[in-house]
Amino acid sequence: MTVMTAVERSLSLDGDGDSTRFCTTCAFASVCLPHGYGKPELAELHCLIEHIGPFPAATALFRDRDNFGAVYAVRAGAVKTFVIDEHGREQVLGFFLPGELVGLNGVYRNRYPCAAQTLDTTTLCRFSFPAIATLATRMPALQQQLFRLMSKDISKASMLSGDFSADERLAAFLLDLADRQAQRGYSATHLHLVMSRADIASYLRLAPETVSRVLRRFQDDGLIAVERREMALADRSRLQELGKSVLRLI
Amino acid sequence: MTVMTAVERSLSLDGDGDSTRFCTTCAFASVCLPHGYGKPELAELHCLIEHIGPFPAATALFRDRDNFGAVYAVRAGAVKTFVIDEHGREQVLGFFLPGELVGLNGVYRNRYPCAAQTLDTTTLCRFSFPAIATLATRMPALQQQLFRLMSKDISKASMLSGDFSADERLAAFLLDLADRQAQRGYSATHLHLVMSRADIASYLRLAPETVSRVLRRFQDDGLIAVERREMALADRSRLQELGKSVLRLI
DNA sequence: CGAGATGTTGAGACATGTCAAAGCCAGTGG
DNA sequence: CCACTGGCTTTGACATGTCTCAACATCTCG
Repeated sequence: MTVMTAVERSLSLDGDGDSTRFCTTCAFASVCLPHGYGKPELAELHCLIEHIGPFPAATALFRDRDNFGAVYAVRAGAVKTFVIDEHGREQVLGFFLPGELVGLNGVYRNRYPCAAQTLDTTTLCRFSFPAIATLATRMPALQQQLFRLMSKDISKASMLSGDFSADERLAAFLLDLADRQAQRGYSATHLHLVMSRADIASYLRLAPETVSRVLRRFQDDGLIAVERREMALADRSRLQELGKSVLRLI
Repeated sequence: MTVMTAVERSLSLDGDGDSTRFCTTCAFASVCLPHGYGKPELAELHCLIEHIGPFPAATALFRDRDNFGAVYAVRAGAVKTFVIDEHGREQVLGFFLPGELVGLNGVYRNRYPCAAQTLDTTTLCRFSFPAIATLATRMPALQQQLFRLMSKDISKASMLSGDFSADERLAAFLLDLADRQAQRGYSATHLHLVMSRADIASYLRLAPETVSRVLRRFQDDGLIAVERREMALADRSRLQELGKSVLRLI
């Protein structure tokens, strides 16, 4: 596992068209793009963004209990957050795909309550939180968006806290993943799992063996077609039926 | 179960000293009291607060999927939030004691993703969210406090999503409750459980029978002394040892 | 091609859930 | 004051979903 150095973090300018293409799917899109276009605040917002990466898989963005300073929007690749319990076992708290924002839970204590690590080659936007909070006092739309994103994370975090069966958890997980891919314009039925079975299991609070077995059974029952990390959702409606109790909270 | 009417909700003025005494323990204390004292913004903040209640136990503050309009600070009594799953069973998402803020998770979709209900005779402060968000653009300390509170709820929500044993969950629950009481100046070792065993069980994702059995065993092992809804924490350090993996996320 | 990580499959163990019944307390009405 | 009712809580016996452990299969990458 490598760690970002201050040098790697340094602002890497990115003025090409690809940047705006990414931005349309970013968590701040509604703030950056339609609203403030032309406003001086927009310039400020773009100013305080550092484009960082690409980083190889298993790069630490921040560690558990690091001082909180910034939130990260994934541009390409994927990130997981996790804590290590006292037995040294990893508990995955979340997966973050392009357009999603990592690190908001660090605001509370001014420390990240978890670690974050890339799952794949990943590029990101880094937003200094003090800077963006200051800007938010002058940009109500930005403040509103920050409130919404944090509020969403509250609901999302309580999603998996229910006493759900392995089947319910897995069905909901796959559908959620597919929907998030679809939001960025990718297929809603075919999905590439960037994370290992162990990561999925840890996230869903299951044993890796259970994940394996349930996926097997889903495949035998014609719900999905899976081969290693490539998967097709064959029967979305039955999956939806299975996962609905979990999904209602998202 | 009774429901608040618009009339009951109407602003009930409360200018006495008791109000400020409450305010010192409120989630917005740091904003209302030390900072802006004397500022016109403070007057505005106090202006947009409605003091409502007291309501009897089992009064609905809001229902699942109601339009989101306000957050509520508990002044006295207690509140639980919950959802009803498709089998009609209640899943408790959180308990809120005096000084704590209910409803922040409604921001995201402009709808409450859960219902909220009093557990006891309860009085509250009602903050219109649009109003307070607008004010927050002019009061950075208020904005910061809202960010912190939401961020805290994210961590708190992921606390119970781990795969913890019944013992770990219960130990952490009791300590958390005691600490929250202690923050408001009450005893950190003696606590009155405002919620039923079934509520505790639902919150911890256990069967009520399991809660009963674990409490029994805790008592036999000299960790606590419990009689109905009154409880004394007899051995905090051993409880802490038991609950530490859960508590580290709070 | 071999080594190590990752994923799969099987057998048995265990924590917690479920079902059923009894105990206990608070409030009600005679 | 007592008996009665109805909710909550406790206790016991049993069922079961998931975990653990262990072996094996498969892929990745040097």
